[in-house]
Amino acid sequence: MTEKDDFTLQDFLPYLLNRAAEESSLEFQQHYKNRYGMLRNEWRDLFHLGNYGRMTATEIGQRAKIHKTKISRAVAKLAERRFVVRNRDEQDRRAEHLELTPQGEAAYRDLREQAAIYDRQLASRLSEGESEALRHMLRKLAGIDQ
Amino acid sequence: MTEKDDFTLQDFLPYLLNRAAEESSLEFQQHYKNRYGMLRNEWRDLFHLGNYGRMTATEIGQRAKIHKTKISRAVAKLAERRFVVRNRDEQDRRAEHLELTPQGEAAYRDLREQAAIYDRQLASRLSEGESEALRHMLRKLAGIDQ
DNA sequence: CGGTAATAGTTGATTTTGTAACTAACAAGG
DNA sequence: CCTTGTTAGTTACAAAATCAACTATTACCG
Repeated sequence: MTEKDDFTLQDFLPYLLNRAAEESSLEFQQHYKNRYGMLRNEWRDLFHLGNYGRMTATEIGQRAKIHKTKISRAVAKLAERRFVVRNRDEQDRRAEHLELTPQGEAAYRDLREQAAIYDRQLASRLSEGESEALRHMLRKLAGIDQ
Repeated sequence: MTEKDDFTLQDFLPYLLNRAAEESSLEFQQHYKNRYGMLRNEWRDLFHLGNYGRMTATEIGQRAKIHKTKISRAVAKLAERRFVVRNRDEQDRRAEHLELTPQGEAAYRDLREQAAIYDRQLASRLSEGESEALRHMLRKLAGIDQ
């Protein structure tokens, strides 16, 4: 039994991933929370709709790996606050196409700008070139095809 | 206004960090959940106590950046299941020193082994050398000094 | 000392999440 | 058609996170 006991908590990838994710989420949430009173799932849905355009709740769920109940509730909030409109599909009346209202678009553009700024700020903590490598690795770990 | 609008959701570091963190957490939780019926915060506290030895709830909170109410409840569970013993500090009777019982130690060693295995498995999705760079970057982003 | 502030940890109320069950609409095979 | 199965989305209930208030103890300072 070779002493391969040099494995420690501070090296554990899930731990480090969670710490980094939590840290950055908390820092960034002030933007959508303070400025628009949104919750994380609302912000995520908004960002997906702004990014990909008109899509259904199920499609958001698949792309973002968010559970459908979270999406259902987040979309309800977004619709209530007139950031999103819902349009029933006339071919398949179970499905609902979601898209941003002008107001939702405005919030999206604003928040995307904040996100870009915050992203640069985060990346600046890393050395040149590292951040692209990081994104690449995270996509692999998250199982994001692309 | 140069079209610097190539910033997209799939590039946003907090998003990628969260996706990767969530993915790995969910995969790993089966170990502490199935084998010991622990919750994430219990596993985290256990891992900290195993890793650093005797410490107080406040110290765990500072190191792990876990809120004290989460720790309080997690430690209560761990103590109840005899994974942890609590010892009041006689100098400062507010504080409580926590440490693993032999049973807690056993669980810790087992789970640490599983963690090491899972960590290698995760790292194997990355190319050689990448994983060390990743850990280094995550520590920087998480604000973990070391 | 005596009073006010600070700290360790717990508890309770509220919000959010997770899980399962549900409704409504469509699909496919007899 | 009509039964059975599947899919989109919602709702209900249980579990967990968050936030504030609380107890007990110690520290600070006039």
